[in-house]
Amino acid sequence: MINLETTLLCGQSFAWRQEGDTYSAVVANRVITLTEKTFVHAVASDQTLSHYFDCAWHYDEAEEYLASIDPHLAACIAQHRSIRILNQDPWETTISFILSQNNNIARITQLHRALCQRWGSEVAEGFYAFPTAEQLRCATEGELRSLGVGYRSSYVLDAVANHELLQRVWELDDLKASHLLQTIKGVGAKVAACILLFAYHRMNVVPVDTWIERVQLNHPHYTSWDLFSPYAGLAQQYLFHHERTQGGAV
DNA sequence: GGCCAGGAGGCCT
DNA sequence: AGGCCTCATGGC
Repeated sequence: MINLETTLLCGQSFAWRQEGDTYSAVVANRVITLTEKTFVHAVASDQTLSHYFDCAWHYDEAEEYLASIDPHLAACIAQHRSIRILNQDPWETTISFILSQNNNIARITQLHRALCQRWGSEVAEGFYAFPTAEQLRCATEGELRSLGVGYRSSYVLDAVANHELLQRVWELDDLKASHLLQTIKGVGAKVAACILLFAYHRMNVVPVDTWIERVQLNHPHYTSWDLFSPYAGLAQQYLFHHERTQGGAV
Protein backbone atom coordinates (compact mmCIF):
# COMPACT_ATOMS: atom_id res chain seq x y z
CA MET A 1 0.00 0.00 0.00
CA ILE A 2 1.21 3.50 -0.77
CA ASN A 3 -0.11 7.03 -0.90
CA LEU A 4 1.18 7.91 -4.37
CA GLU A 5 -0.23 11.40 -4.59
CA THR A 6 1.40 12.60 -1.39
CA THR A 7 4.59 10.62 -1.88
CA LEU A 8 5.21 11.74 -5.46
CA LEU A 9 3.66 15.18 -5.81
CA CYS A 10 4.06 16.95 -2.48
CA GLY A 11 7.59 18.23 -2.60
CA GLN A 12 9.78 15.16 -2.25
CA SER A 13 10.25 14.59 -5.98
CA PHE A 14 9.70 16.88 -8.96
CA ALA A 15 9.97 14.24 -11.65
CA TRP A 16 6.41 12.89 -11.61
CA ARG A 17 3.37 13.88 -13.67
CA GLN A 18 -0.18 13.03 -12.77
CA GLU A 19 -2.92 12.32 -15.28
CA GLY A 20 -6.04 11.20 -13.49
CA ASP A 21 -4.96 8.34 -11.24
CA THR A 22 -1.87 7.61 -13.33
CA TYR A 23 1.61 8.81 -12.36
CA SER A 24 4.57 8.77 -14.73
CA ALA A 25 8.25 9.71 -14.59
CA VAL A 26 11.65 8.63 -15.83
CA VAL A 27 13.43 6.63 -13.12
CA ALA A 28 16.85 5.10 -13.78
CA ASN A 29 16.51 5.82 -17.51
CA ARG A 30 13.17 4.06 -17.87
CA VAL A 31 9.68 5.43 -18.20
CA ILE A 32 7.63 4.32 -15.21
CA THR A 33 3.86 4.50 -15.26
CA LEU A 34 1.88 3.59 -12.16
CA THR A 35 -1.46 3.71 -10.45
CA GLU A 36 -2.12 2.76 -6.85
CA LYS A 37 -3.80 -0.38 -8.13
CA THR A 38 -0.87 -1.52 -10.26
CA PHE A 39 1.72 -0.45 -7.71
CA VAL A 40 2.09 -3.68 -5.76
CA HIS A 41 2.52 -5.78 -8.86
CA ALA A 42 4.90 -3.28 -10.46
CA VAL A 43 7.35 -3.19 -7.56
CA ALA A 44 7.13 -6.93 -6.89
CA SER A 45 8.70 -7.77 -10.22
CA ASP A 46 11.20 -4.92 -10.35
CA GLN A 47 14.14 -4.52 -8.03
CA THR A 48 14.97 -0.99 -9.13
CA LEU A 49 11.45 0.20 -8.45
CA SER A 50 11.26 -1.70 -5.21
CA HIS A 51 14.34 0.14 -4.01
CA TYR A 52 13.17 3.51 -5.35
CA PHE A 53 9.93 3.19 -3.41
CA ASP A 54 11.78 1.89 -0.34
CA CYS A 55 9.66 -1.24 -0.11
CA ALA A 56 12.00 -3.16 2.19
CA TRP A 57 11.97 -0.59 4.98
CA HIS A 58 9.99 -1.13 8.19
CA TYR A 59 7.33 1.58 7.84
CA ASP A 60 4.72 -0.25 9.92
CA GLU A 61 7.03 -0.53 12.88
CA ALA A 62 8.34 3.04 12.57
CA GLU A 63 4.88 4.57 12.22
CA GLU A 64 3.55 2.57 15.11
CA TYR A 65 6.44 3.82 17.24
CA LEU A 66 5.94 7.45 16.17
CA ALA A 67 2.22 7.24 16.83
CA SER A 68 2.89 6.01 20.35
CA ILE A 69 4.94 9.09 21.15
CA ASP A 70 2.46 11.84 20.33
CA PRO A 71 -1.30 11.92 19.68
CA HIS A 72 -1.17 14.69 17.09
CA LEU A 73 1.46 12.84 15.09
CA ALA A 74 -0.60 9.68 15.44
CA ALA A 75 -3.56 11.48 13.91
CA CYS A 76 -1.44 12.79 11.02
CA ILE A 77 -0.13 9.30 10.29
CA ALA A 78 -3.61 7.79 10.46
CA GLN A 79 -5.00 10.40 8.11
CA HIS A 80 -2.27 10.48 5.47
CA ARG A 81 -1.39 6.81 5.78
CA SER A 82 1.44 5.33 3.73
CA ILE A 83 3.62 8.25 2.78
CA ARG A 84 6.94 6.75 1.73
CA ILE A 85 10.45 8.23 1.69
CA LEU A 86 11.92 7.60 -1.76
CA ASN A 87 15.44 6.50 -2.56
CA GLN A 88 16.11 9.06 -5.28
CA ASP A 89 19.26 9.72 -7.23
CA PRO A 90 21.54 12.03 -5.20
CA TRP A 91 22.58 14.12 -8.18
CA GLU A 92 19.04 14.73 -9.45
CA THR A 93 17.91 15.42 -5.89
CA THR A 94 20.71 17.91 -5.26
CA ILE A 95 19.91 19.96 -8.34
CA SER A 96 16.17 19.72 -7.71
CA PHE A 97 16.45 21.20 -4.24
CA ILE A 98 18.87 23.89 -5.34
CA LEU A 99 16.11 24.87 -7.77
CA SER A 100 13.57 24.74 -4.95
CA GLN A 101 14.75 27.74 -2.98
CA ASN A 102 12.38 30.71 -3.09
CA ASN A 103 10.19 28.67 -5.38
CA ASN A 104 6.92 26.75 -5.40
CA ILE A 105 6.32 23.13 -6.37
CA ALA A 106 4.71 23.94 -9.73
CA ARG A 107 7.65 26.05 -10.83
CA ILE A 108 10.26 23.63 -9.50
CA THR A 109 8.56 20.87 -11.51
CA GLN A 110 8.58 23.08 -14.58
CA LEU A 111 12.30 23.85 -14.18
CA HIS A 112 13.07 20.16 -13.62
CA ARG A 113 11.35 19.34 -16.89
CA ALA A 114 13.09 22.17 -18.72
CA LEU A 115 16.50 20.81 -17.70
CA CYS A 116 15.51 17.29 -18.77
CA GLN A 117 14.34 18.44 -22.19
CA ARG A 118 17.32 20.69 -22.81
CA TRP A 119 20.17 18.46 -21.59
CA GLY A 120 18.77 15.04 -20.73
CA SER A 121 18.57 11.94 -22.92
CA GLU A 122 15.26 11.05 -24.52
CA VAL A 123 14.55 7.53 -23.25
CA ALA A 124 11.16 7.22 -24.95
CA GLU A 125 8.96 9.38 -27.12
CA GLY A 126 8.54 12.62 -25.17
CA PHE A 127 10.21 11.32 -22.00
CA TYR A 128 13.57 12.73 -20.98
CA ALA A 129 15.88 11.54 -18.24
CA PHE A 130 17.31 14.05 -15.79
CA PRO A 131 20.64 15.24 -17.24
CA THR A 132 23.79 13.74 -15.77
CA ALA A 133 26.49 16.00 -14.34
CA GLU A 134 28.44 15.33 -17.52
CA GLN A 135 25.52 16.47 -19.66
CA LEU A 136 24.94 19.56 -17.53
CA ARG A 137 28.59 20.50 -17.90
CA CYS A 138 27.64 21.92 -21.31
CA ALA A 139 25.20 24.37 -19.73
CA THR A 140 26.08 28.03 -19.41
CA GLU A 141 24.74 30.45 -16.84
CA GLY A 142 23.02 32.44 -19.58
CA GLU A 143 21.28 29.37 -20.90
CA LEU A 144 20.09 28.35 -17.45
CA ARG A 145 18.78 31.85 -16.84
CA SER A 146 16.92 31.83 -20.14
CA LEU A 147 15.13 28.68 -18.98
CA GLY A 148 13.99 30.49 -15.84
CA VAL A 149 16.49 29.17 -13.30
CA GLY A 150 17.36 32.75 -12.31
CA TYR A 151 19.97 33.48 -9.66
CA ARG A 152 20.12 29.75 -8.87
CA SER A 153 21.97 29.26 -12.18
CA SER A 154 25.41 29.83 -10.70
CA TYR A 155 24.53 27.40 -7.90
CA VAL A 156 23.67 24.70 -10.43
CA LEU A 157 27.02 25.22 -12.15
CA ASP A 158 28.85 25.01 -8.83
CA ALA A 159 27.09 21.71 -8.13
CA VAL A 160 28.17 20.45 -11.56
CA ALA A 161 31.77 21.34 -10.78
CA ASN A 162 31.62 19.57 -7.41
CA HIS A 163 29.31 16.66 -8.12
CA GLU A 164 31.93 14.07 -7.16
CA LEU A 165 31.56 14.94 -3.49
CA LEU A 166 28.10 13.34 -3.59
CA GLN A 167 29.85 9.95 -3.61
CA ARG A 168 31.52 10.68 -0.29
CA VAL A 169 28.27 11.52 1.49
CA TRP A 170 27.37 7.84 1.87
CA GLU A 171 30.25 7.24 4.27
CA LEU A 172 29.62 10.22 6.54
CA ASP A 173 27.34 10.62 9.54
CA ASP A 174 24.40 13.00 9.20
CA LEU A 175 26.16 16.08 10.56
CA LYS A 176 29.34 15.68 8.53
CA ALA A 177 27.32 14.82 5.45
CA SER A 178 25.30 18.01 5.86
CA HIS A 179 28.47 20.10 6.21
CA LEU A 180 29.96 18.53 3.10
CA LEU A 181 26.81 19.16 1.05
CA GLN A 182 26.83 22.77 2.23
CA THR A 183 30.18 23.32 0.57
CA ILE A 184 28.16 23.48 -2.66
CA LYS A 185 27.01 27.04 -3.36
CA GLY A 186 23.29 27.44 -2.92
CA VAL A 187 23.08 24.52 -0.50
CA GLY A 188 22.31 25.59 3.04
CA ALA A 189 21.02 23.59 6.00
CA LYS A 190 17.50 23.18 4.63
CA VAL A 191 18.47 22.04 1.15
CA ALA A 192 21.14 19.73 2.59
CA ALA A 193 18.51 18.12 4.83
CA CYS A 194 16.21 17.54 1.84
CA ILE A 195 19.02 15.86 -0.06
CA LEU A 196 19.93 13.65 2.91
CA LEU A 197 16.36 12.57 3.57
CA PHE A 198 15.10 12.15 0.02
CA ALA A 199 18.20 10.69 -1.64
CA TYR A 200 20.39 9.18 1.11
CA HIS A 201 17.57 7.79 3.24
CA ARG A 202 18.70 9.57 6.41
CA MET A 203 15.45 9.00 8.27
CA ASN A 204 16.41 11.12 11.24
CA VAL A 205 17.13 14.33 9.29
CA VAL A 206 14.51 17.10 9.35
CA PRO A 207 14.34 19.82 6.69
CA VAL A 208 13.08 22.89 8.54
CA ASP A 209 11.14 25.24 6.27
CA THR A 210 8.37 27.72 6.94
CA TRP A 211 5.77 24.93 7.25
CA ILE A 212 7.75 23.00 9.79
CA GLU A 213 8.39 26.22 11.71
CA ARG A 214 4.62 26.59 11.82
CA VAL A 215 4.29 23.07 13.20
CA GLN A 216 6.76 23.94 15.95
CA LEU A 217 4.83 27.12 16.68
CA ASN A 218 1.54 25.24 17.00
CA HIS A 219 3.04 22.42 19.05
CA PRO A 220 5.38 23.94 21.59
CA HIS A 221 5.86 20.58 23.27
CA TYR A 222 7.91 19.54 20.23
CA THR A 223 10.91 20.96 22.00
CA SER A 224 13.34 18.96 19.91
CA TRP A 225 13.16 16.67 16.90
CA ASP A 226 15.09 14.18 19.04
CA LEU A 227 11.64 13.32 20.39
CA PHE A 228 11.03 11.38 17.20
CA SER A 229 14.47 9.86 16.81
CA PRO A 230 15.46 7.77 14.93
CA TYR A 231 12.57 8.54 12.57
CA ALA A 232 12.33 12.32 12.84
CA GLY A 233 12.50 12.72 9.07
CA LEU A 234 9.51 10.47 8.57
CA ALA A 235 7.63 12.27 11.34
CA GLN A 236 8.45 15.55 9.63
CA GLN A 237 6.97 14.35 6.37
CA TYR A 238 3.60 13.57 7.97
CA LEU A 239 3.53 16.75 10.06
CA PHE A 240 4.61 18.84 7.08
CA HIS A 241 1.93 17.45 4.80
CA HIS A 242 -0.76 17.81 7.44
CA GLU A 243 0.22 21.41 8.11
CA ARG A 244 0.14 22.29 4.42
CA THR A 245 -3.21 20.69 3.72
CA GLN A 246 -5.15 21.47 6.89
CA GLY A 247 -3.35 24.24 8.71
CA GLY A 248 -3.10 23.76 12.45
CA ALA A 249 -6.37 21.83 12.75
CA VAL A 250 -6.17 18.25 13.94
C1' DG B 1 -10.47 43.72 -15.56
C1' DG B 2 -5.83 45.75 -14.54
C1' DC B 3 -2.15 47.04 -11.44
C1' DC B 4 0.95 46.20 -7.81
C1' DA B 5 2.96 44.43 -3.67
C1' DG B 6 4.42 40.54 -1.10
C1' DG B 7 5.20 35.60 -1.04
C1' DA B 8 6.96 31.12 -2.70
C1' DG B 9 9.29 24.54 1.10
C1' DG B 10 16.71 29.85 1.16
C1' DC B 11 21.05 31.25 0.65
C1' DC B 12 24.89 34.49 -0.24
C1' DT B 13 27.55 38.77 0.66
C1' DA C 1 19.89 42.79 7.23
C1' DG C 2 19.15 42.98 2.04
C1' DG C 3 19.05 41.33 -2.33
C1' DC C 4 18.00 37.94 -5.63
C1' DC C 5 15.05 35.47 -10.76
C1' DT C 6 10.49 34.66 -11.80
C1' DC C 7 5.69 33.64 -11.53
C1' DA C 8 1.05 33.04 -9.30
C1' DT C 9 -1.77 34.97 -6.16
C1' DG C 10 -4.59 38.21 -3.57
C1' DG C 11 -5.87 42.95 -2.36
C1' DC C 12 -7.32 47.18 -4.07
